[in-house]
Amino acid sequence: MPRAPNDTAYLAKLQDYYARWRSLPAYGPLRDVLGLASRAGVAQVLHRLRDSGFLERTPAGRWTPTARFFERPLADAPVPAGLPVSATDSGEASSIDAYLIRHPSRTVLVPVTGDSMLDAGIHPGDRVIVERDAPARPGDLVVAVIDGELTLKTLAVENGEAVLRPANPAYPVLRPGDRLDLFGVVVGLIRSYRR
Amino acid sequence: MPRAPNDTAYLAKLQDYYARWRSLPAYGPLRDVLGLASRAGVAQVLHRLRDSGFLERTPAGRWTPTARFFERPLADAPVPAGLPVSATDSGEASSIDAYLIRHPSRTVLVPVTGDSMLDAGIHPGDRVIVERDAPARPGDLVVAVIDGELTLKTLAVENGEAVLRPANPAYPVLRPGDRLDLFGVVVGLIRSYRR
DNA sequence: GTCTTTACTGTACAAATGTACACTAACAAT
DNA sequence: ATTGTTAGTGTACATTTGTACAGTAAAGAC
Repeated sequence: MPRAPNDTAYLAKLQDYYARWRSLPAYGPLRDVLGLASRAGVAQVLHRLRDSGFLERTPAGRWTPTARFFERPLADAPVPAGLPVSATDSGEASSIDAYLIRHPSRTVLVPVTGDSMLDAGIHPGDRVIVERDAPARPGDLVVAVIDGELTLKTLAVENGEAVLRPANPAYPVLRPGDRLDLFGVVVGLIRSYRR
Repeated sequence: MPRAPNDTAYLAKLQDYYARWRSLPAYGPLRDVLGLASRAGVAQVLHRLRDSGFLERTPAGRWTPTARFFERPLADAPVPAGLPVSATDSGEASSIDAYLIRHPSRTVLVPVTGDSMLDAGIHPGDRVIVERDAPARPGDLVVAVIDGELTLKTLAVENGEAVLRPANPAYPVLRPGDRLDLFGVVVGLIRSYRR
């Protein structure tokens, strides 16, 4: 029989299935997903992927992905003349959640509306990742509460007074004085180009 | 027996379990998780949660969360008085990875260098999420291989010929002719403001 | 009170599950 | 050629699974 320890391909199939269904099937259906002919073969694949750190068991005995399962490959940016070969995959990998979110319980996503931060590369429809109760320093992007609404601005200091500066010069600089109510500090941004 | 259709509490237990293990157990273990005494009771709870739109079945027959399963209650974060409810973002997916990445095995992160796409809100240091071997249509952001380097451009058609258009007008429009080598299509973008 | 409904229990059972074991084909090294 | 290793197959079996069905306790309606 074929001697191909192609666990990378098996892992890819599991990742795609899990991305679609947020769940891993039993050995029976998994046999078809992986393209094997026996459930015993499925068991061997799963045990190998556990030994590689991609899967683990729940206390209930079911297979479940580990953090490593969700890591995404990172392509090298400027690819040398060698070409698309090295462009495929490079060693580094990271999970987007782990990359952007440090304190999950204090972190929320806020949809962006309006174009006041367009010059800062923040578009309507983007979602900014906001860490609440984080210390804000001048120059930070912050979400402030102005008149009961969330507003995205850059925190700055003028004459010892905290002010909120929009990236779009068509909007005015806000000087809330000591009534500055910060919702949180922007630590990241995500954008989807689909649809 | 207690007449308490407290599916909210059951849902919370499932959410906690799933957040911890990224998987739902079988009826047997679920009996203990939900605090019930029979698997038949578990079945009734799950069917009710499916009718409410919180769960569904995989093609393999397993229970799995729906998008609604991951919605956050509005009172989740202590929001200052008078704040618009829409600020706290309901209906968010469990993870950013799940929100942005649909085909994990074909998806790669590419760091952005250079400022040719600055006017499209794509900064140096950002990372674009690229789906390889996806069909590209005019207007799509694409990563192309030009002279052995990855280049981020907008795909367009001029006189029936595919061209690559930078967002920054200081850069030229590329006309690779039929030697157009696409690395993939940009489906998302992430940016970290830390450090 | 007497119905009716509801949320669960307990039992039963065919079907599916996970795993152990022996077996086999393909490859590598000597 | 022989040997050893590897990645899978096929079979067998005890256990577990999901579900159907009858039964029961609690609450509301009348």
